[in-house]
Amino acid sequence: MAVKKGPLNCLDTVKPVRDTLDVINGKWKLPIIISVSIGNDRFTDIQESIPGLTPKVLAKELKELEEHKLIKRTVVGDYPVKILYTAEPYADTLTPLIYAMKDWGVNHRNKVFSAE
Amino acid sequence: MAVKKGPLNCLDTVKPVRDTLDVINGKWKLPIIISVSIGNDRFTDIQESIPGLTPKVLAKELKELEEHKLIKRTVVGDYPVKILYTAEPYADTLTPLIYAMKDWGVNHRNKVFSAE
DNA sequence: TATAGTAGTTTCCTAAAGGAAAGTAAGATA
DNA sequence: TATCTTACTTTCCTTTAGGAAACTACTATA
Repeated sequence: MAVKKGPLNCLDTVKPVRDTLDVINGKWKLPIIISVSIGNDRFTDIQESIPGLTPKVLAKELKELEEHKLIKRTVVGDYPVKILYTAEPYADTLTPLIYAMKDWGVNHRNKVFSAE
Repeated sequence: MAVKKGPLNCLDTVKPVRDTLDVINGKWKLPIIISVSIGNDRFTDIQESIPGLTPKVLAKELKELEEHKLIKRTVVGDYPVKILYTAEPYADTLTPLIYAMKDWGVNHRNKVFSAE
């Protein structure tokens, strides 16, 4: 008789990948982390370093990145106050991921370009 | 006089990362690639291997992954026909990315868990 | 004949993401 | 005094993602 075979189990990989996606989802979080990590610490500089990023979206994303302990918001000085955004050490753990994404993107663009 | 400093340039990294995100965006694409790569080649098996994945979403994502040359859809046999989904060799280039995501997710879960 | 499996499609709906534009409150600068 | 800069917020709107449920057409099996 035919044996009903269940699907192969891939949850060992799928679950942690989904945990990661829950943190860095969307178009903007990784670009913002990259920009801040490279040294852009002012709201306006971060915004201007990433084409298409609007202040509304940036403010929302920065709040979420703060909650995940990836970015730190610091108020500096008295009058005038400065707001500085800096990358937490924990954000450095994303470096291998960011480079894997960068490398794949570079390769993919070459592939698509040469295919035309 | 005060010199207006422009933001530091991070486009060399941000642009390719965004190219990558355009291909593997959303909750489901990487999980589907993982499931197919591991050997789940039937529609129903892929669906059942990923909790929460509905047939409508799976059908749509598979079409997009086909367009990006990551997954191949093959019709096998005459009557009854079988539909097989397999990973293209190009999907293997995502392996470093998938492992970077898996590793980060495992570590993140440990961090969150131990922090409670 | 009835039920189950395969590979989806269709409809309806909600929530979240994202974008455009303008506004705001503070101090700084000309 | 008027304009500029900074760091946002607010409103309005559209698009996309995603989920629930039912349905379809075909074959297989009990």
